[in-house]
Amino acid sequence: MSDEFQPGEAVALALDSAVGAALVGEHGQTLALGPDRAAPMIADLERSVGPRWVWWSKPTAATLVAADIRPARCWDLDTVHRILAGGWRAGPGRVWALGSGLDPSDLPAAPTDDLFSAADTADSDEPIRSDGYLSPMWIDGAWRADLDHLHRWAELGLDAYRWQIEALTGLDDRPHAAATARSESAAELLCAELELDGLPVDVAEAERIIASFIGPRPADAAEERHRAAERDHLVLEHLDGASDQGIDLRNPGNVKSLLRRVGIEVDDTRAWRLERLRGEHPIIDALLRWRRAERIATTFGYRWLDQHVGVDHRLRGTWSSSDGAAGRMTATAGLHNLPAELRPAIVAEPGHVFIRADLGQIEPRILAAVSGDAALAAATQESDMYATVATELGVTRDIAKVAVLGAMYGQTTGHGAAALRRLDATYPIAMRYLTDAAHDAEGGHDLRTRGGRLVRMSAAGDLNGDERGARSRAAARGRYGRNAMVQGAAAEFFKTWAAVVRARAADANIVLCLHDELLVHARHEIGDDMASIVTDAVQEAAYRWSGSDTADAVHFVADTTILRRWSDAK
DNA sequence: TGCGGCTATTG
DNA sequence: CACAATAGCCGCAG
Repeated sequence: MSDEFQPGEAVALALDSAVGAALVGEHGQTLALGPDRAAPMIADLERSVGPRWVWWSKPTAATLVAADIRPARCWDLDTVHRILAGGWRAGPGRVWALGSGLDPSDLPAAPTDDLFSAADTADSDEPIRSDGYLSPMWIDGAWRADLDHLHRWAELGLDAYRWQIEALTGLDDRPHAAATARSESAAELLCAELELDGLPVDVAEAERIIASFIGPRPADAAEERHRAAERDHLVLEHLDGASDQGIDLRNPGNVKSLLRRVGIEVDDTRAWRLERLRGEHPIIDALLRWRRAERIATTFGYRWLDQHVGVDHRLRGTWSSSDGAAGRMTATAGLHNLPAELRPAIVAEPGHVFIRADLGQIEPRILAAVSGDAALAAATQESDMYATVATELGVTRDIAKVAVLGAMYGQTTGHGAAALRRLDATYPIAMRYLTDAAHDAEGGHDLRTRGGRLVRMSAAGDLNGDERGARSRAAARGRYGRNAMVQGAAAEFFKTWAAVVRARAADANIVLCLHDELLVHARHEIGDDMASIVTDAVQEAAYRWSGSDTADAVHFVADTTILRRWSDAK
């Protein structure tokens, strides 16, 4: 056996900035490093060996990234656990329980601060309890007591890694599950980088935009309230008399009665409904304008700017690589729902450009791939596959698009319903794939995406508490499950793409991931090269995500542009 | 204080 | 206005 780490081998890593680092290779090689030597040695190993670093969760990745180490390959146990077990909950205790075949609902409770728990300290050096669960004290932080504990923690991580590999390769009909685990781990590492790097913001421009909605920055809370009252008045002045006292525009019930006073009756006061009533009374227009200003004031105003944009003019939020139903990336701080009006404030730094690229019609292309429908796959060969589908169905492009989207969302009414029957006849395999998923989900059966992520239906039924009755809840589960198979696989494709871009575009940084869109920040001189890399990465992602057979049959496209300002996109 | 309802924004 | 998400404010229950 060699006394060196081997290229590409799994090396479990436990890190603590005060204690140091412990490394355990899958062939038995170990290394213990004090706090001063840890970062340089890890950086050196990354260069000379390039292992697949195995760690428990994102904080370890974040520690490396903060030390300016950005590994090429990793394995994030929490992230892989979420693929295997579904949902969002993870952590060493659950990772370990799953690997040991223990019931996660009997997970031992986290240690409390009460005095009586001190009795447990007797066996604090033993990470595995007699019942097989991981010790809560270890999970809570005993693992970072010293280098010996760190070493043990890394060993346990390596055990968990082996169990996860075994579990992934044992999944029936999911040959890409291990590849999914690697790209999803890379995405989690990317999340740590996104959190550190942030998104470049032109703060002066952002303040100009905000001011255009709600005026200049108020000096104090009193002025802020005064400004809000002034905005309220612009709506309330449309009412006759002085009886506008006590009307709260933020209260939908009050808004309804306000509208009733001018002779307008509505079930709810959503903007799209009021939009059609603009001509009825000038107060509608005033109210809709008030809503936009209120939105900026409360969610995307000066407070948002101060809270989430650093002194270095970077917008930062918390990133998750697989939150929610089917494993899409999520972000806080408005990074995923920034209003279009604020996008002119997202500007590359001096001497830099953005490479902005989005995957075209990703979900129907994904449907063609995961279902194996040859007719739908043929349509993906065109850059605008909806046009091809429209020709096949004998309908307009708009109707074809609505029908395909409706099929993936589970729509049963409206204009898409008629075209849906033609979809069934033309793309029976794809449609059957969707109805099978919907049927399984309605019955409360768990699903697994193409890449192997478990979509739990047992837990999902309770999410839709607003829908009354068992039948509508089952139907909601069906729509949820049907869509999760497509949206989830699309998320896996996107993260594979992002991971390839991250690996190939070493001199640039991904600064935003937006479901089907990437924003890369690069020095101006290398913009063209990076744009080529981003575009070419789509084809590499297709092969990595699906294997050569599917990648040859289904075509994926990206629209890539170089720009200085996000809003310069077409 | 926590939670569901309503509303807004985005893909 | 179907699928997904974050986030604010309001009313209401505890």
